Amino acid sequence: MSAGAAEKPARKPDTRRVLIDAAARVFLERGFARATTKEIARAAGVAEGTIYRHFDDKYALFHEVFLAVAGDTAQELARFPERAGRGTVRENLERLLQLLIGMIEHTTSLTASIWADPEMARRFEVYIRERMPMGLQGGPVAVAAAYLRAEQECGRIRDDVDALEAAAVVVSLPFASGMQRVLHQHLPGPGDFPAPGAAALEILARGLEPGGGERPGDA
Amino acid sequence: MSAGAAEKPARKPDTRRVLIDAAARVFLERGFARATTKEIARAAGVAEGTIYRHFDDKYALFHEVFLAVAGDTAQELARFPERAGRGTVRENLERLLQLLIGMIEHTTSLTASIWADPEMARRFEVYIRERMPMGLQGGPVAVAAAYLRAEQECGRIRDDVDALEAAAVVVSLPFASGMQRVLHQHLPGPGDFPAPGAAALEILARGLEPGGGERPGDA
Amino acid sequence: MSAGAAEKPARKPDTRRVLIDAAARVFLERGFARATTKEIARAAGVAEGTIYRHFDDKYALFHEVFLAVAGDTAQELARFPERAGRGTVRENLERLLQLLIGMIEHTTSLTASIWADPEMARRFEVYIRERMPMGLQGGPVAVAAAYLRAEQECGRIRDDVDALEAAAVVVSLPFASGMQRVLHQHLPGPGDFPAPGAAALEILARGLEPGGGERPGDA
Amino acid sequence: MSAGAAEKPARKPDTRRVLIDAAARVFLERGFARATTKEIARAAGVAEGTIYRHFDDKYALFHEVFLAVAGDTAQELARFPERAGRGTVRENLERLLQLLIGMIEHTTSLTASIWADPEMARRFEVYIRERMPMGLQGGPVAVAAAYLRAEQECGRIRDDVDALEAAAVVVSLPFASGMQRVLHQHLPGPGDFPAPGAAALEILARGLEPGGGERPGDA
DNA sequence: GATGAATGAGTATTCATTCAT
DNA sequence: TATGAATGAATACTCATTCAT
Repeated sequence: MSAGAAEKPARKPDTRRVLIDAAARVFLERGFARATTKEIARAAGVAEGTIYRHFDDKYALFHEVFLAVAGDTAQELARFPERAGRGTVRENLERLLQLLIGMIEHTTSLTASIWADPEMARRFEVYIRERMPMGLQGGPVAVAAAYLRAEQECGRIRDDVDALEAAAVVVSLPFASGMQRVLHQHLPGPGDFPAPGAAALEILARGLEPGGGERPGDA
Repeated sequence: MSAGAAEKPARKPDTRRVLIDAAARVFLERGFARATTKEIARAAGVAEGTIYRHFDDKYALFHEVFLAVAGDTAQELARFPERAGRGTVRENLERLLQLLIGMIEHTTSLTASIWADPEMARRFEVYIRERMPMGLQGGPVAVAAAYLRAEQECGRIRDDVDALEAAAVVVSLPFASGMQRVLHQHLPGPGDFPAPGAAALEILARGLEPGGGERPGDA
Repeated sequence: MSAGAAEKPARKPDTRRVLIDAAARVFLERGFARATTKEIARAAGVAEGTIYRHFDDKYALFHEVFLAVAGDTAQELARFPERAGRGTVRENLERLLQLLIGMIEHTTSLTASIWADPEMARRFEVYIRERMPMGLQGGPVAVAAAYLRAEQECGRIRDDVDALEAAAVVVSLPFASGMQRVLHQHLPGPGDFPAPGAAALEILARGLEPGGGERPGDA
Repeated sequence: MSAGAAEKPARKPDTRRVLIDAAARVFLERGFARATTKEIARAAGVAEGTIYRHFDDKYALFHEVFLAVAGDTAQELARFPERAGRGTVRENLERLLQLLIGMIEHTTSLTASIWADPEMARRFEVYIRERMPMGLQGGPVAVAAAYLRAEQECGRIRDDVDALEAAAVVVSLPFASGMQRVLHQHLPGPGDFPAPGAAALEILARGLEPGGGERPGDA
């Protein structure tokens, strides 16, 4: 961030960062419960005890990993509502779907570890509330709802549907698809979700376009 | 020893069933990884060793719990495509959403344990492939796609969208919402999904209705 | 032993005998410590609980197996000293070696289980003392010593060596060889003992023959 | 930190060695199967988990105990063939018997645990093959055979007997006696072997001395 | 800061034995 | 006699965490 001080040009090992990266890899391929501190330490090339110089416990390490992984896409997502009124609605929806899929693909493996363990979930909730960027506190649905509301004000999508509920429809698609792509295929639950393509976009866009008040499907 | 049917209304304890029920509770509130055989045995009111008279190991017990929990709704879901052409499309979609939410609410806590642990996922995949009812092998998306294709043949929904992709849109909604409702709230990931209500249904139905070829959202 | 009573011509299943045979097989291939009552019951084709109708515990079953296995050769061995003065000494020694090897081959696997477990040894000692045929109480060495003493009185072997010690020399040979043949090869301990052949017999016979007082090996 | 050798006479605890010694004691008095890791840890004055910092598992610990116990005498035994031609044959044989008895007395309790358990035997075989000192690979019989062959070339023992077979005769004596002395007395099997004394040596030496071709025992 | 040996509570699983039927 | 479900103490091994160096 600052110029000068070129005496140690990116030289310190930055053990903390090394540990987070290593832990991210291990959590990814083993899951939180099966990831051992020994394996993480080995992956980071440090001694086991070193972990505890930088993090209070295994949970704290996990939280840092989560923030590191989710951080980048989260920033872009938080600014998404500013797009309302620019470009076409269809283009924006498409970009939103992409963005969400990206974020979900990165975090789902970690998130699953949280879901799978109520005890962990409790700790995580407390921890994250204080550190999650404000714009994302409501989660992707809130972000999407904010965008849709803004478009409703522009008159570019129907205003007779609840923006929050509509946002849920929009977000659920990449959410389901993203999870499926990351998580081990052929598992029960969602089944084989294709990534949202032209057809999905078409359905969403048609369903959200203004005008055409008659109820369909009542034939 | 004696003939007659209703003479033993006080059924034998059926330890196996007792164990499955107890395990379902424990897996639900602790997650697979944190659920101990000791706790499951205590919850079932049997000795720890008894578990192993009925199940090969903790994994096998989990699998049985999953089948028991998923079984009921799974049956109804498998028969869903028969509804095509009957009632209104909107009614059918509504019922489908309900059905999926119910199933997902029941199984998600268990499914999360699978997702969170690649090792577990591998075992589960093998195990389930042989015991999952055939009609559900492709998962809910396949079921929904079958239904939509049948409606396309009836001419009750547009036939210029891919049924599979459309099915993904339909299923992802209750999937995301159902997970959210079950999983510990305020967690990262989906954010606050409202359950699919009138607005969601409206969007889906409008997006799927036949006719109206012009592209929306390009204003 | 008695004639008549042909109504049930060897018909009762004789569960006890079946169990002993099955247990013999299992103890042989698993060793006492690793042999489970479940496996024995399965091998015998009976329920696990049935074992305890016939034997007090796993130890008692083992003891019965041992007696059943050792019984046959033991009888013949007990009568061996009667041979003194008949045939040639060399022939008798050869027969003795054969006899011992046979017995040892049958019992060594079982005996090893006793040796390996001091607790078991204690129980076994008590149990066996009361049921071992009297002629064998001193073990094979005593039997061999009795034979050699008798031959000394016949003047057919030197009488300036202690019969007991000489017996030890004679018995140790098939003992070592027999163990080796049965026990898993290439293990530490004895190394590869060839079965006692012509050369071994030659050494023993020469070493025991009367006359030739000069000390060898002092060259 | 500092130069000089004898500055730290108070050696570090050397947990590994402490564990091996403690385990040797426990294996000796309980046998491998009954020796628990808990008891070994208590005997060593360390926590149970510490065992696994030093050894892969209970088997590996056993192997190390075996090597530690067998190691010393094994070294001397491996060099024994060099004695050929020096001293008298009788003296050498006597020393060989002593050496073997010593080694066997030390290792037999452990060896019994191997014999008693085929599964254990398999593991041990693999493990030991890579770590047993080369000179002892063939076991004591091979060593003794090497010595006898060398003496045959010196003309100090008869060359019309097979050295390997003669070696088996020589080794079997201390083998049987050594086992007997260690193993719990009055057990079936060898019976009461006296330790090889003057008489045994006499028989062996006379049986091996050169010259005297007539067949004895044919009277 | 870094190390890595030591810790010890915790875990799934086994297995000889019992006992109601 | 036979059964086999139930038992529960026992076991080897794991792993997050601590702390002296």
